[in-house]
Amino acid sequence: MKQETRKEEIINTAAKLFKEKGYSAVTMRDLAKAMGIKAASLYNHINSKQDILKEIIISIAEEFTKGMNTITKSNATNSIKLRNIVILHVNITAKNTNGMASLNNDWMHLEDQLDYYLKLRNEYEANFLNIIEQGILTSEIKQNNPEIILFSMLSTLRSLYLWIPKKDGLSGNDLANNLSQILIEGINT
Amino acid sequence: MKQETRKEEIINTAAKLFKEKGYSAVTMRDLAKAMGIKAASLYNHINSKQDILKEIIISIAEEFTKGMNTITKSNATNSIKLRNIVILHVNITAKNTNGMASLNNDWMHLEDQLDYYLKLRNEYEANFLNIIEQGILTSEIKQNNPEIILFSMLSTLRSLYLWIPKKDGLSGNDLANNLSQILIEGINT
DNA sequence: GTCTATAACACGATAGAC
DNA sequence: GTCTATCGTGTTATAGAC
Repeated sequence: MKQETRKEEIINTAAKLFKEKGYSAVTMRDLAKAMGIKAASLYNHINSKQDILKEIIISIAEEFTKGMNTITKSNATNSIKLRNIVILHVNITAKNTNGMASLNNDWMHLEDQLDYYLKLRNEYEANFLNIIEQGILTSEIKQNNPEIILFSMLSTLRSLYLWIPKKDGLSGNDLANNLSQILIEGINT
Repeated sequence: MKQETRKEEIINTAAKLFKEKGYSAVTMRDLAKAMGIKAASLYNHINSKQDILKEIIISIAEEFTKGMNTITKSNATNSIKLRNIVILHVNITAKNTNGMASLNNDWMHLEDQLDYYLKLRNEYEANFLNIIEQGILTSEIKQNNPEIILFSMLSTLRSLYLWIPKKDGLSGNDLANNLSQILIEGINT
């Protein structure tokens, strides 16, 4: 287990507070208090509040992009690709539920990195949609509006951060299996 | 068509801004600018920023409670009750997409009304879960973890506010039909 | 109903001592 | 690496003129 640096400690504490109240409502004094130090001391480890948000969101966004690229390039059927997307979301979210809250709810407060984030998100959604459309073409998936299927699946997967912490009795594997059944078998032919 | 009072105009403008940046990131000066007046003038129509949030969220929450009570009391099958819940969400969201953003994302910034809001939400979810559980008992719905089904459906329905404005080509009816198919026929036996 | 002016306080961030 | 002190600015909200 890698030793957590002070900077990482600050970022993880910030992510937890951002999840509870959102980026804008959390002050540097709140964050310092949660760390047991004074606000001024934070600036020995981070450059700005904005920098914390950037580190939380961009690292996760790039993780999703990397996972999606692996899935896209694979030779699996479209149904299995969709199942692998479910697993990707469950895994990343289970590893960092707090950070996922910022990614979902506070991305619009990114400054310098906003365009980059939006680019990654748009590409991700386009790849996701493409798999659904291909699945319909090959008759793996029921004839239905592919954008509504995408919307429905993404809504559920993006909300996982709210739900995984409440259900830690359920293993990641069980959750991925249950979700795949509900999200994918429902749309399969 | 009822004439919009100045107060309602402020609340609707605020809801639009809250959707874009969240309650905490929107200042009274932002709101005043969007209304074409000065911040101080707002206080002739509303008591506080907090009051605006309260009016946006509580009115919608009570609308959901009212709709759910009607569905719960009806003699419909559980499948039809679920379909009526989908329709309830589509209708309320289509009528007030901006307000739905505050309900979903800024409820934690409620002060005096926070407990009341949480009570309404918990009762709503309990009723929703009960219908799913009854549906499984009567074999209308596939044997599956009822809480995961609830989570998946609610995630999609709660995200509608993001999606309805982009798809105004689709009528409310078509959307409800498509969503019912994807959300319910997938879980039906 | 809107304005200007301002009170009272919170914010992010920096300087410099230890 | 943390502290105290503080700068400059932004925040909600009020007072009182028009």
